Amino acid sequence: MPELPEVETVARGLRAGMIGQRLQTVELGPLAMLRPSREAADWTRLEGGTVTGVDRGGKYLVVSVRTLAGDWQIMMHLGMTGQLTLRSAGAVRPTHTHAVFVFGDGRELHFRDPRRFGRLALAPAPGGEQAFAPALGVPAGAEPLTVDAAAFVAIFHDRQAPIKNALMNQKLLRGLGNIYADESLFRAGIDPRARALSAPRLRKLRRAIRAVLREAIAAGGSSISDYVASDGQPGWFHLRHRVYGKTGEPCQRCRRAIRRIVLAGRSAHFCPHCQRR
DNA sequence: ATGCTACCCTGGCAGC
DNA sequence: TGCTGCCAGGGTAGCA
Repeated sequence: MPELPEVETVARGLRAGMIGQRLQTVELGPLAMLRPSREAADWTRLEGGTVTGVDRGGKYLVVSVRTLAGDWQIMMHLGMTGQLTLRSAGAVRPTHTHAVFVFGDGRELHFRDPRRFGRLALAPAPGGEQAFAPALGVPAGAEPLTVDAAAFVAIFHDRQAPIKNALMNQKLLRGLGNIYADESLFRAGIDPRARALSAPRLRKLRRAIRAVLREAIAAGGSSISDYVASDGQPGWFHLRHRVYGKTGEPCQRCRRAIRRIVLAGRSAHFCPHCQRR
């Protein structure tokens, strides 16, 4: 499922192929998950515009488009099963393709999402220091790869919720989902149910998160269900998972069985021996 | 303010 | 072989 490393991989792939391209037509299927609604936003005003940027904020992908009438941002969220792929002109459109953006050179950006948990949103680009259109609700949480240690500790040290719940709260930190929260907590030796962590443990957790995310980006992400990069290729970081999806298997560090519990309505995988409250 | 649960949705799989 | 029912979970609405 797409979390920060997967969205970053997609953004890097699209950046090379899309920046400078002229956006010729926008084709939206009947089930495109649009925000604002189809009636409220006019997507045709993007036609004729030029792609000026492809960026990532948390789990959102942000495509900037410059038109004669102004600057716009398309916010794309892949939900659980979303795919954004760059195809050649007239390529087959597989089932669950909800939107196609056709470029001047004939290539097409396909948005496919079988489970329809994803979102496509359109808003005027904000000016000044605001990076992403605030109206579309990219959560204001810190970016895990750039937040400094003091800020990270300040965000989490007074939290009473279990640390894993807090890590996945996009208003606090944006980009971590179930996989990378579990993997980071394992590497930091912290039980997902731990609360009110000390500053030293939080600093260790921040380092673990950075290491896990960097390795995952280098691996092109984790392909658990439907995830593929913009060229259609899967990532391989799932081969490096140490706890996620490993229920009952021996811990790589102590050989005791990995446990699965439910936290925040999600599976949490951890080693009860290596990870402490 | 904070945290919990239910819901959305489909494909894959176990079990009969 | 084919059917049924369950499970996965990101984000959010609604509730305590």
